[in-house]
Amino acid sequence: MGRKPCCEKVGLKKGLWTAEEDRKLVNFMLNHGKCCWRAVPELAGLLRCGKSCRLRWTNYLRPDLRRGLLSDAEEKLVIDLHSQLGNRWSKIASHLPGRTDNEIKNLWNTYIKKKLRKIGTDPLTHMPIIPSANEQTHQQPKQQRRHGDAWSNGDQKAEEATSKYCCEVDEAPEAEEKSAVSTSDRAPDIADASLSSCPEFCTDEVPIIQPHEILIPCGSSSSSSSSSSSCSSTGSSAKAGPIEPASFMELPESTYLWGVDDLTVWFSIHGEELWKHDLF
DNA sequence: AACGCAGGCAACCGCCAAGTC
DNA sequence: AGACTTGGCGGTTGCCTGCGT
Repeated sequence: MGRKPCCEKVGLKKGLWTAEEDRKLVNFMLNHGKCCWRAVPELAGLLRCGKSCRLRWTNYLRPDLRRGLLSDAEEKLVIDLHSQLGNRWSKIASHLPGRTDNEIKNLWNTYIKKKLRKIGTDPLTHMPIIPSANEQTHQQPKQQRRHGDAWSNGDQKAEEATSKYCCEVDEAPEAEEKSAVSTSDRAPDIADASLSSCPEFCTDEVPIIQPHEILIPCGSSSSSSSSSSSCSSTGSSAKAGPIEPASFMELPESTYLWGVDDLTVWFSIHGEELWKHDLF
């Protein structure tokens, strides 16, 4: 039926976003909130299509984003969810507060998939790899044609590792994984309790965390696992005891783009939550 | 030091589903 | 009921960076 493009492509900027563009978008979003994405570029003074703005906001500028490596618990959660849901990245991401589908998709394709292969697990089926059947006959999926990622170069190393671990696929890799992954910049283990302390955890029922929700304190960082969703969702229950600043809120990475005015606006929007919970 | 290559990640593309008129 | 719009999703691409030679 001839679909119209989402926007007039002529004259629109593409490619990486500049700091100035980011700032304009952040400023607009903080002042006006989420509205019709089609109108955002014009209103924000950007030469981008609305779709591009939406992606930039949701994947990079959103205040509630957490960035950096996945924690072990998050990683396990991703693997577990992927085994249940497949490549439904948005669904998977919805169970990891502060993580985006794009981020998880990238992490899966670059890191986790490789790691699974390394420990002798087929990232597609989540079944143990039978080396004899795979080493010689494994056909490279079409997506591997560019870099090959885990299936080519890294895969060769992975196969070597696989030969070490294939006999103890279930348990052995743990220690090895620890060394393979930088532990210095780990995010808090927010997903721990999602699995361990929430036996009723259901992948289709976990609400997507809202920006204002993550501001609600949930006690010490060690128990922050279930905090983001369960704690915050209760709202009134957020009247927590004394907390350490880092345990209840982190300004998004994008705040480097925010001027004083922007931060003022942001606090005018979200600060109320902080006041509510005696955080100031 | 220079070069080439592979990996990582941000962003784009095209399709789909839901909503609106 | 069907055309159209909009937002969202998953796959793919292209650029940048770090590492090995």
